[in-house]
Amino acid sequence: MIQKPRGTRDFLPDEMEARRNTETKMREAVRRWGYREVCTPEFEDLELFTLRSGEGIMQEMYVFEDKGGRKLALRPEITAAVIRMYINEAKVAPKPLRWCYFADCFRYERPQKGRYRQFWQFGAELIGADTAIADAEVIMLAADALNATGVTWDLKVGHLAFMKNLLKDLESSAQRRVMAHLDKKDFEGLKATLADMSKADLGESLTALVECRTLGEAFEIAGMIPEKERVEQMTGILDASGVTYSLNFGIARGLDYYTGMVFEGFAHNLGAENQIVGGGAYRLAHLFGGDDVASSGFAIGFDRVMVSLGDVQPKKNTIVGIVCTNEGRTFALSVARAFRAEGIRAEMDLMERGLGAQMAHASKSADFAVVIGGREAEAGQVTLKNLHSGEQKTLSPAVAIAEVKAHGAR
RNA sequence: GCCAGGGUAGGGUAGUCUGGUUAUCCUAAGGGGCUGUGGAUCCCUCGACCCGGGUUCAAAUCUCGGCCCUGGCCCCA
Repeated sequence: MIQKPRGTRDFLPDEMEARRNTETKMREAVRRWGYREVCTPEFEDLELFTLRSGEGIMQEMYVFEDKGGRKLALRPEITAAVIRMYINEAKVAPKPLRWCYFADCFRYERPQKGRYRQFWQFGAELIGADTAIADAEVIMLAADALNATGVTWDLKVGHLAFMKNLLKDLESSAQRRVMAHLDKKDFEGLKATLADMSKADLGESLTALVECRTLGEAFEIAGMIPEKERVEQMTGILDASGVTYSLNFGIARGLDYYTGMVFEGFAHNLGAENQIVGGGAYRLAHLFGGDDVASSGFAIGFDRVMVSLGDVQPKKNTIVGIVCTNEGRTFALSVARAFRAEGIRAEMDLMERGLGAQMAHASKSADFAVVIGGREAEAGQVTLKNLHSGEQKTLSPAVAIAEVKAHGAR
């Protein structure tokens, strides 16, 4: 027996319904903010991803060569591709651009709870706006999209300017090492690294910055920063908009391309892999040969949202089982068409079963049975049976459709 | 890449320590009987010991390797 590849999943109809349901909620949330969907290729030039994230990530990518000898990779994320597309196709479009996407990505990693080798990201990118309100919009948008799904989570918002100010005398490679420690809250390692650099005095203020939870404290620790006003404006907008968040200046998210605002979200009921969203303001376009446009965005780990939501029964549409005898079949086919034309799921027997067996089958899956035998066919009527209550009455097809419609989704 | 626990009909289980025809209630599926009104009942069928090597007269069981699953570490663009 052929098994599916490691880290991939099959989705049966019930699960797909639940996934589409959640997906639709997120789509609808961002649509209301004016974000429109884009789509990029499933695979890209390998360089697109190594330019952004370094050669090291090749270990965790699906890399292959096509028949023309091109080095390609299955996309491990979407942001780089969206920015590439912006440079290729939409550089002169009026700013700002509000784009969203829902797409599968691939990473060659050890599967765990909420981590798969093929996984789906729902995200948005805001291109060409470099203001406090733009920063705030991306955060509020992410919060809206996640809250729409019903998942419970915590939002942590930070800004890189504070940490960068403390580290401004360090080489960029040294900065990166320090940031990595802070991102992990690895204060022991931080101490050692700083000692190596003979910058031990930084340890205390860095630790205090990571631990502090108010803007005032952060300014005190990090000193005056040029972005002060922008950060204050952004948090002001968030506060006025009723977004629930906590400040956290230890969020690093890779110093290379994130430039200012950064944020992360964590689901309440997941295991080790509980981050369900990450985002921030970044500059990437210049890496791919474009202008140095300011962008911001986020990506939601869709599969983790689904794990966090657990087994929720998707709303089912009313199903009608058409039950007929041989004499009634021709009329039954036209009645089935009429139900479908009105948007109602109608299923007919395909197994050449007898009336009782058809009933038995319908009662397992459907809400109503529409019985059509010789008598009904002759009279141009149907017998509508409510399979939940057991009531049945003989009606014209149009009235039967109206009754089923009135019943609504269960 | 590392650690722990797992893998037995479509789903759920017992059996593994102590090798000896595997099995089960439930459930699902297919067929039949019956049938102008349903989840019933009766009968039948289908269906698995993750894969491969080793030990053995004999392996679901012991042993080695692999694959996969679950969780954790690492990583997380």
